[in-house]
Amino acid sequence: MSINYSISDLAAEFNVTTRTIRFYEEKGLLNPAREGNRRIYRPADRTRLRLILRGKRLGFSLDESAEIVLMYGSPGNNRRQLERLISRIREKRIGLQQQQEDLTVMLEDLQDAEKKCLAAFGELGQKRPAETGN
Amino acid sequence: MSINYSISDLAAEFNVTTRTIRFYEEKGLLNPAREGNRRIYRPADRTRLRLILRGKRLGFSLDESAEIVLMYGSPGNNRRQLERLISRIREKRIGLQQQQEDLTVMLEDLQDAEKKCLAAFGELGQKRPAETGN
DNA sequence: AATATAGTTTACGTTAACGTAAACGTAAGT
DNA sequence: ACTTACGTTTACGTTAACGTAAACTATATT
Repeated sequence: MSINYSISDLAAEFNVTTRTIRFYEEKGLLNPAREGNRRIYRPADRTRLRLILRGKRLGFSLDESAEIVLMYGSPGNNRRQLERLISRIREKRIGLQQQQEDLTVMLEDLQDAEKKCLAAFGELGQKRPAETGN
Repeated sequence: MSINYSISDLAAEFNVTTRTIRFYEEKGLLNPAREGNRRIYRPADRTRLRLILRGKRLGFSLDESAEIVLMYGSPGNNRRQLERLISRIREKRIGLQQQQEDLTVMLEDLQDAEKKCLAAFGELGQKRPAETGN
């Protein structure tokens, strides 16, 4: 009831299992504090988890997500590191923009497919499902 | 040099291995004609492959992609099938719209991350990578 | 005829991302 | 003291999506 969360708090909130959260820790994606033996998650950990899951929804691997998570932290101070980081960021952006295109196209196609379906219903001449807002 | 393609034509064009293409066939996602023993791909097969790969880039499983591919074909004629199809399409759309949100947010975040990096460069006071158009 | 090039089937190997289960600890409620 | 709820570590199992290799066929080129 404070600023912190238990493992099952997070599991419930993000609809994943505790196993998943521990697995992410094994992979080094999370680093919760400990209170004795128990894991205790600070808001920052929660944010990291949200980023990881967002990455997943976008089709990134956990390693890729890890990289992204790192990008949000302090950029570090090594010049070489920074350069690598920037080019990775730009690569990611290219990929994401490709995804945006894919998405647009696919949404249009689905629109078409649905219209075809509704038309087919029309020929059956019966009560048909409601139209979609978009 | 006609309207058709060999397996390695497609492999080259879409930058996948022939193994991958045969694998998709095993899964029932492709059904090329045969000329003797050899697979021979018509334009329709090529389109299907493109759809599958687009699905992949969007993080769909092959089975999901298969479903999508089916949606583009003839909607069939069975009423029950049509209804199932329409609701699947709508579900997909929900998912894709969620992805669009995720994408937007992540692109903004990457923007921020890059700025941070560039700022860090500023403090190193050296030749820094060029700014990005967007 | 021999080599090269593209194709075929069959089958075992691999990696990522968890699931599932065993065996145990701890703190709260009855 | 017993049960219930929540947590822990360790370890083996599983599924998807191919990779890799073996053993073979067919066509074309040198």
